[in-house]
Amino acid sequence: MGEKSLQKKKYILETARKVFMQKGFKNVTMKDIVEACDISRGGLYLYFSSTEEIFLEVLHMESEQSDDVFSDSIGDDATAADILAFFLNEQKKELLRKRDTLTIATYEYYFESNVPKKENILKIQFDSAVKIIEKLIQAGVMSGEFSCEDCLGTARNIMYVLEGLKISAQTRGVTAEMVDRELMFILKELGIKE
Amino acid sequence: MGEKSLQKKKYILETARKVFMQKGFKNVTMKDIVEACDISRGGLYLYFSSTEEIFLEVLHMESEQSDDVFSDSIGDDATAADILAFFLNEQKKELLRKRDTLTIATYEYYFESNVPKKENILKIQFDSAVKIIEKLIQAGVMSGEFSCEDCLGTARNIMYVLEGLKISAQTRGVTAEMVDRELMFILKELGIKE
Amino acid sequence: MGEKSLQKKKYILETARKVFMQKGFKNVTMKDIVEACDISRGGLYLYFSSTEEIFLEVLHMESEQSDDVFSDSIGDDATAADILAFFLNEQKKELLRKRDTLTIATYEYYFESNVPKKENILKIQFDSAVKIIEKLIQAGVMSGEFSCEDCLGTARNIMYVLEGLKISAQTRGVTAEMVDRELMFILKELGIKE
Amino acid sequence: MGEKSLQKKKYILETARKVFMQKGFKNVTMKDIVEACDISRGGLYLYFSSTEEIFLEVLHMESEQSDDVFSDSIGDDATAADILAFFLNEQKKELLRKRDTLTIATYEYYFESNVPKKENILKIQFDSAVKIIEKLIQAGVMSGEFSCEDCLGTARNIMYVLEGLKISAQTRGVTAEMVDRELMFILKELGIKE
DNA sequence: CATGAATGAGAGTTCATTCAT
DNA sequence: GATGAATGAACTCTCATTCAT
Repeated sequence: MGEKSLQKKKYILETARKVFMQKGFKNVTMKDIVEACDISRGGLYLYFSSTEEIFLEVLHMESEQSDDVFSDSIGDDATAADILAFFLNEQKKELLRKRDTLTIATYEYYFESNVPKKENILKIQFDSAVKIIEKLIQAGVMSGEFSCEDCLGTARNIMYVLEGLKISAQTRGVTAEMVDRELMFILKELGIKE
Repeated sequence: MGEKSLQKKKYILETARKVFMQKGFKNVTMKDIVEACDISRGGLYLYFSSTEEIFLEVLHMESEQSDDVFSDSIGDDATAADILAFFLNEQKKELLRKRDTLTIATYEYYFESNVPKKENILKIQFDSAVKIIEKLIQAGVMSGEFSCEDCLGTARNIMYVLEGLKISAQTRGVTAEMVDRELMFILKELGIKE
Repeated sequence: MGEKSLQKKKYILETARKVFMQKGFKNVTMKDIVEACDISRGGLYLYFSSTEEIFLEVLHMESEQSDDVFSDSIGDDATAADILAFFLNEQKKELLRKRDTLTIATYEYYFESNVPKKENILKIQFDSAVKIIEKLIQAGVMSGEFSCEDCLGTARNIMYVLEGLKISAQTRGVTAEMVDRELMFILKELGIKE
Repeated sequence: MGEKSLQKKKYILETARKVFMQKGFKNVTMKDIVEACDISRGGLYLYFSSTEEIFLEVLHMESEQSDDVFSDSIGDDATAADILAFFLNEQKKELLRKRDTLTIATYEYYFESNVPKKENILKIQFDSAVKIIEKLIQAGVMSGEFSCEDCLGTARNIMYVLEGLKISAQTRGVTAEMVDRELMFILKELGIKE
C-alpha cells in the first residue's frame, strides 16, 4: 500500500470517526461512511470490508492519540492533587460533551462483540487508567496531599464511578453539577477539603 | 380489548422480553418477535406497532415487578446491614448474569431516544434506588451498624459504582471476584469490616 | 333480510358514500368503511363483499335520488330558459364543490371496470340528460326563447362541455368565472343574450 | 450520471410508460415497473424513488415529444381549415385508442395530487392548445374559411368538448361515429359545411 | 347476526456486497 | 486503484378475507 493509499485510509478513518460520533456504532452503515467520505461504494471496500473493521481502526487511532494527553498538558512542577484534578476535569468535559464522543459507539460495539479480553481496548484503557491513578494517589499520599488506606481500591473505585457517570450521561443525562458532586465526594474520601 | 387479548398481549411481552435479553434492542426486528411468538406478521401489529413500543411496555412490566423485590424477600427482623447486603447481592447476581438481562437492550434504547427526563425509567429507578439506599444507611447509622458523614452522597456513590460495574460487565466483562472487591470497598467506607 | 338489516345496510351505504366523496374509489379500503361505520370487519362482509359492490350500490342510491331534482324544485310556470338556467346552475354548483362529490370516485371506478354498456350508469345518466335538454331546447324554440338548428346536437354539445368542465374541475381546477364563461358561451349559441 | 445511466433511465421511462398506459396510475406499483423492465428491485430505486416520480417524468417526456406534432406533420401550404381538421383528427385517433393512452393514468394522477397550478401539465397543455386553436381560427377568419364572433370563446369551447369526449371515451365508451358527430357540430359552428 | 382476532400475501424501501469497466 | 450500477436479501407495514365464538 503506497503513501497515497495510507493518506486515503487515514482520511476515511477520520471521516468515519465523525460519523460514529454522531450516530453510534449500530446505526452506521457502509453507505453512511461512503457518503460522508464522498467516495465510491466500491472504493471503500478496497480499504475496509465492514463497519466493524473501520470502527476498530478508529478506536486504535483514538487510543494512540489519547496516550499523550497526560504527558503533554501537565507542567513539571504539578502536584499529585493538581494532576488528579486535571484528569478528573478532562473526564468531566468528556462526559458533558455527550453526543460529540465515541462513547456510545464504543459501548454499542462492545455490547455486540465477543472480543477476546486481551484485545478489548476498553479493558486495556480502564486497567491502565486504574494504574495511573493508583500511582498518582500513592504519590499524593507520599507528599501528604492525600490519605488513603487502599490506594488501588480507591483508584478502582474512582474509575467505576467515572464509568457510572459516563453511562449515566448517555442514558439519563447528567448536569455539570451532578458530575461535580460525585467528583467532590471522591476527593473528600481522599482527604481533600477542596 | 378482551381478557383473551390481554393474555395474548402479555404473552407477547414476555416472549419479546426474552428476545430483547438475547439480542439487545437494536438488533431486534418485528420479525424476530413474530417468530419467537409464533404468530403471524400482521398479528403482532394488532397489539404493537414497533419494537420501541414493545420494549417500553416490557420495561414497564419489569419495573412493576421489581418494585416488590425488597418487600417480598426480606424478613421483618433484618438489620440495615442485612438488607443492604441483600440488595448488593441481588445486584451482583444481576451483573454476572450478563446476557440474561435487559441491561444491554435498555442502554441501547436510551442511547437512541430523547426520552423526556420525567419519563425516563432509568432515571426514575436510579433516583428511587438512591433514596432507598440513603434511608437504609441512615437506619444503619442510627442502629450503630454504619458510620458515615454524608449519607446521601454515599448512597449516590454506591449507585454510580453499581452503574459502572453494570456497564463494565457488559463491555469488558467482570468476574464475581471483581464485583465482590468493589462491593467490599463500598462497605468498608461505611465502616463495616465484613 | 329483515327491516333492521335493511336499515343497517342503508346506514353503511350512506356512510360509505361520504368516504368515497373524500377519498375517491381506489383509495377506499374495506377497512376505511369499517372504521367510518364503526362496525366490525366481519360485520361489513355480511352485507357487502367488496368496495366495488358497495360503490355500485351507492351509485344506485344516488341516481334514484337525483331523478327527482328536476321535478321537485321547479315551479309550474317556469320558462324553458328558466329551467335550463336552473339546470346549468346546479351543474355549476356541483362542479365547484370539487372534493364533496362522487365525481372522482365515479370516474375512477369506470376507469377500471369493464361494465357492460347497458348497465353503465354514467352512460344512462348522460343519455337521459341529453334527452331532457333536447326537450327543453325544443320547448324553448317553440316559445321563441331559443333558436337553434340542431337541437339534439346542441343538447349533446352542452353535455360534453359540462363533462369537460367536470373533469377539468377535478384535475386542473376551475373557478366560478371560468364555468360562467363557458355556460355563457353555450347560451349565446342558443340565441340568448343574457 | 453517465451516458449509460441516461440510456437506462430512458429505457425505464419508456417501459414504465407502457405500464401506465395499460394499468393507469394508481394500479401501478414499483414492482410492476421492476418486472416490466426486468431489472432488480433495488435497481429501480437507483433512478426513481416512487411511481409518482416516474410518472411525472413520463409525462414530461410525453409533452416534449408532442410539441413537435403540429410543426412536423403539416405542409407549408395547408389552410387553417386543413390544420384544424388535422388537429381534430389527431385528437379523434387518440380518443378512440382508449387503453393505449396515458389519459387514464394522467387523470388518476391529477385526481390525487395537489399540484401547484403553475406546474400542472394538464393545465399548461390545455391553455396552450386553446391559444393555438384561437390563432388557427383567427387565421381561418382572415382567409374567409371560418366565421366566428368570439374566437377565443370558440377555441375554449372546442377544448372543453374534446375534454368531455376524452373522459367519455374512458368511462362510457364512445364510437368513431359519436366523435365525428361532435366534431362536425363544432365545425358547423365555425361556418364550415364539410 | 355480529365480533374482532388472526392470517398471509404483497408493496415499499434500504443496504451490503459484487463486478464490469 | 476507483467507480458506481446492479442485485437480492431482509425489514416494515397494511389489508382483504376468514373463522371461532
